[in-house]
Amino acid sequence: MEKTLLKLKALADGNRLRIFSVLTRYEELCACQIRELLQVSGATVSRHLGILVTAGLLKSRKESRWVYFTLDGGCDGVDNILEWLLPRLQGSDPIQADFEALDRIMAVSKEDLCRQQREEMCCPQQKEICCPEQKNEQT
Amino acid sequence: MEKTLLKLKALADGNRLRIFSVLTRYEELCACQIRELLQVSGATVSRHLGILVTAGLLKSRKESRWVYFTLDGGCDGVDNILEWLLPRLQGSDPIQADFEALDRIMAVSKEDLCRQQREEMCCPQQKEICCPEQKNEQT
DNA sequence: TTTCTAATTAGCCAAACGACTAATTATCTA
DNA sequence: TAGATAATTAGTCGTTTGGCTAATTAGAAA
Repeated sequence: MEKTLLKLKALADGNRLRIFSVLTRYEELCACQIRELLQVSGATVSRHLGILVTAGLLKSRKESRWVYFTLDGGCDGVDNILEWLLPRLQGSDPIQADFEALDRIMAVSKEDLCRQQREEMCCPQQKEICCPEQKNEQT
Repeated sequence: MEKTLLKLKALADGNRLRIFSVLTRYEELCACQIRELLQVSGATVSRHLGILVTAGLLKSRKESRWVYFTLDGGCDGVDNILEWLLPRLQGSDPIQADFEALDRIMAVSKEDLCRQQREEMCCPQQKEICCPEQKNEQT
């Protein structure tokens, strides 16, 4: 029961359910890509991913400076709950929007994505002052 | 997604998962019986049951002074998630203990059960002072 | 009608949760 | 080796959650 409860708690949060659901479509995503989708701080996305990994729902793989996450399809993994979740999530508007947003994110290289995230972080409230040249770059 | 999230949040609590799980075995239980199982106040059990009903996981039926709860097996109900949950819960020790405890609870009439709960409430810390005659009745 | 009672709602409090920034760790590269 | 960088951990803060008691509601029975 404790393990089951851990999985349910892990999925009982909007952001984590979004992470879980996009991973049914993209198979493997980098922390910085998920961060971009959720529009939260790096620390926040890291904690959410940690909770999903601890619950046994995701696996992570480190490659150079990046960490990649996939669904954990092991015997105690996600296969069966997916049968319940997938039909409910696929038709949902916010999830569809996530899929489309992720298509755009995946079209950008991780290097560019992370550079952009760094620049956004440097002075969130006054981008026009400290980084005037990037001001209108986000199409 | 919102409805799915509501169901996940409803099940992501130990006491509510216990309620859900015993209802796979007993089909229909009264609020006071569930209260006895969880050993919480009436207000607490009522709120947990309300959350499960709001999420669409349980249905309730009022009969005279008692309210009975069952799993909501409707088309948007619990059928599919049960396939995921049941095998995980059935083998679990605390759930087995709940089944046995509930056997004992069901052996008592609701009238006796509720009277006992009322008496326990009257002076939780000092039963031997205010209700000496019930002191050793709990076998 | 009045009284009793099972359940719910209101209001309160401590603990848990989710977000952030700052500091740290691990890894690449100049 | 020193500097840069993606991710994680530590620490803080406001919100939510889960428990309680007290008050209220709905239904039975005297």
